[in-house]
Amino acid sequence: MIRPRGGSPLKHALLDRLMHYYRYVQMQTGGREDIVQGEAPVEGFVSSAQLAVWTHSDDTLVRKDLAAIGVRGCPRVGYKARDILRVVRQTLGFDDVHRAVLVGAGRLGGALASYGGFAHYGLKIIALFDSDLEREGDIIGGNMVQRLENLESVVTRHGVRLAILTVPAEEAQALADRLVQAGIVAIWNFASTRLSVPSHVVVRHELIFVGLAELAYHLKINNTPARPPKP
Amino acid sequence: MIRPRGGSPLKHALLDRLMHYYRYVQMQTGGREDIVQGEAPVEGFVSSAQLAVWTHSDDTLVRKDLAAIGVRGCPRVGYKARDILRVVRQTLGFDDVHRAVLVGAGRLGGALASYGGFAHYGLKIIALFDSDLEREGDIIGGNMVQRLENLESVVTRHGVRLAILTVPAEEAQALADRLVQAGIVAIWNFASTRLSVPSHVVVRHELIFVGLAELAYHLKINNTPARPPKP
DNA sequence: TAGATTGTTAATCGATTAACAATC
DNA sequence: TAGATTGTTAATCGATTAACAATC
Repeated sequence: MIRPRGGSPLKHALLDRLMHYYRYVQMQTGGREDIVQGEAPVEGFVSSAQLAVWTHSDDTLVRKDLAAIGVRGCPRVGYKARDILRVVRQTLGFDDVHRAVLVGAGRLGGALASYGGFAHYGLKIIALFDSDLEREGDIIGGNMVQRLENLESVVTRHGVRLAILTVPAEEAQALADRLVQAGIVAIWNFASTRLSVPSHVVVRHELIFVGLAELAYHLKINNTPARPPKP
Repeated sequence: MIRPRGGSPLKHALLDRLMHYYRYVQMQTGGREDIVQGEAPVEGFVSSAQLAVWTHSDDTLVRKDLAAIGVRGCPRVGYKARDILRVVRQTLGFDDVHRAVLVGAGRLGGALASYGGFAHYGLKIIALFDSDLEREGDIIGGNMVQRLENLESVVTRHGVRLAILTVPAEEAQALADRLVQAGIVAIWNFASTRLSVPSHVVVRHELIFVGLAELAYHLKINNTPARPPKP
């Protein structure tokens, strides 16, 4: 796990829930997904009960979570929407700028590279790489695809700490090794294979097939006719 | 939750772990990601300890999980690789064919539509839809993009039960409603918004930002110089 | 004040882990 | 047999929920 530094690090599940609270408050306050921080004045209050309904959990848990990151509510009215947004952003580091390199500018990589919504969360992709020289020079989301040779020099020169890995599974480990060697400490891994990395590096593995497993299982156990029995 | 039918349904976390066991055994037995079921003869054994190391969990948990889905091991040697693959496939329904429609043939939708690996898990995308008439007629992964008008007729005519939703957040709910109305009972939702659906419909929500939150948090609490302190 | 909500401590529940017997 | 592993019951741990006091 992540080494503590003045209090144990927040758990995965809690980070998940914080993200859901954040999204809900954002929506409630009329915030677009692409809202710029501090642009629209956010007023109003949100109660733990509302957040609990949204996240399909319990209001006590919501209050515990918010207390854990230091959001103070007001008895009788709830939590100030603006407070939730501010403290979650601060806790999760969305106000910092996280420069990232993206390796593997295929379809998925291209989709991520051209997605504008990440800026709101502090993610800024500054360079794209691909082993396919055919793609060299393509411009996606404002960045030009570079050849893999440049990987190390770009990472070290810009002090990049985060990498997005969208390459085929069999290339992933070798590229992860190169990235770590160059100074990367966080990898967002979309390749369907686990990576082994030194302990100071964190890998977030987006294993898309897991979602598929869940849906396939549901379809299997509910293998009923498409239309519900009762008219 | 999902309604039970002869024994309670398997939990989300268990399904996740099963998927990881499956992937590990697949790799160990030299299986490519695109291996066709039954093509390569799968021999050899895998122990619960190996699977525990791979999944960063406990060997007792692995044995419990495998017992839960009915895989029997052999004392002294472990579990037959072929058994694990077979039973997981059967449990998760990978051997059934799940026909799906994909709504939203943008970059992400296109990436999913053209990804060949899903066939191994029983997923077969049979139609693509997009509101943008510019995309009508484009061929992605062997399917032609159709206009949204056709959505209901395709779903009902082919008895499709699974839909992949890769549209902007603000369009997602309206499309989910149409899909459910047409007979869809499982939705793989890549839009960054929760969907409200009747209880007989299951939604798997791929909230990509959650992964980002975790990485951003890690970068924040480990805001140290890129190179480790000790040489 | 009365009422609605937060904040916090105690109880419960379930998942994980430990211990050890069973098996080949 | 001895040894390595599975299988299963009991213990532990942590997360969730319940209860209720505190607050405005």
